[in-house]
Amino acid sequence: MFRGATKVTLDAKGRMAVPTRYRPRIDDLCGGRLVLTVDRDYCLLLYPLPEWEDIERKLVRLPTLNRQARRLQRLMIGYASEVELDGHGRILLPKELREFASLDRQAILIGQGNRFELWDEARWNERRDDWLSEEAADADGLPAELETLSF
Amino acid sequence: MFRGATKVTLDAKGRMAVPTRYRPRIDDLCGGRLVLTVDRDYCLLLYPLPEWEDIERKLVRLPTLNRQARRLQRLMIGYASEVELDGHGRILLPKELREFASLDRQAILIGQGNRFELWDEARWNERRDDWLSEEAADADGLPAELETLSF
DNA sequence: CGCCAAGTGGGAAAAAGTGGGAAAACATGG
DNA sequence: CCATGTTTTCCCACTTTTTCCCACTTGGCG
Repeated sequence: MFRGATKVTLDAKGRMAVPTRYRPRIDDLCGGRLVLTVDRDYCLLLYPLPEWEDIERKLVRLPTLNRQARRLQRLMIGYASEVELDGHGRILLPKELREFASLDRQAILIGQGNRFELWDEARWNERRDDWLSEEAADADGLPAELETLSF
Repeated sequence: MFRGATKVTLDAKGRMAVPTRYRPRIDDLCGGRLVLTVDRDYCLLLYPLPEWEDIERKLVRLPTLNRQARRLQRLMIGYASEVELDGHGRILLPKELREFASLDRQAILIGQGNRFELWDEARWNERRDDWLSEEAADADGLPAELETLSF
């Protein structure tokens, strides 16, 4: 399981150092081969290659005539790029994806189980605060699974 | 069961000494391996690793397309960091989490059964007083679970 | 009053992160 | 098809951060 938030900085060439604590796991899962694609919240998703391949298989099997399925395929497969760790554990983020997610210098890498999310730091902080206040507001319209959840 | 409130101070490197009375219990439960994450009230939650893993399992089973479930996953798993007691029974609080909870020096550690809460001391005092006055105000609009509760 | 345990601070070595230069690959235009 | 200019990739060197360990302070108790 990947978890935790780490601030990262992109250099002038658009490279990002993967935090060391994740590297052994990544090496293990995919030998440093990762796939980067877009998310509807204007962040990037980062998968170990085999994980991505599973998802891709699911995506291509979706009904071709369904508009939403088609949209999802276009975006996720269309933007998917394979990236590889360099000698210093960095990945090079393709310019198209950096632009999509408005990444320039300060970013934040969020572990999400089988994948990571990569956000522009300022955007992440805004969205996070939105979520926290919304959550407080509609706490009584919860689906059954959440209503009974206890931490 | 963890109980009680303890004032703690963070040093310049962001380390916090875990009060000694909790240490035997913590060693026992998780060999000093703890997980720290965020709460919607801008404080931090501290779990013994196995406790956290239970919660994480519940979280990942939530429906992926539900917006609130997604939010909860992003925040809780996204910020969850494993920390370990050092030779002096201290834990190092990741910078991202210290910033989230506005922790700099004076903090307060609250035992909450299977977990702890960690608050900036000033914020804790404010919120505590808020709760006390709110409680007085809406005492007659209680949900069923609280309506029948007897101390 | 002194001792012991817990808490706090900080220094130094090691590791990680960052920036940049040079070589190679690629693309462009003549 | 070759020459030139640009982008990409690889590698090296420097800087910052993290980690580990030691020493001092504080406070409680005999």
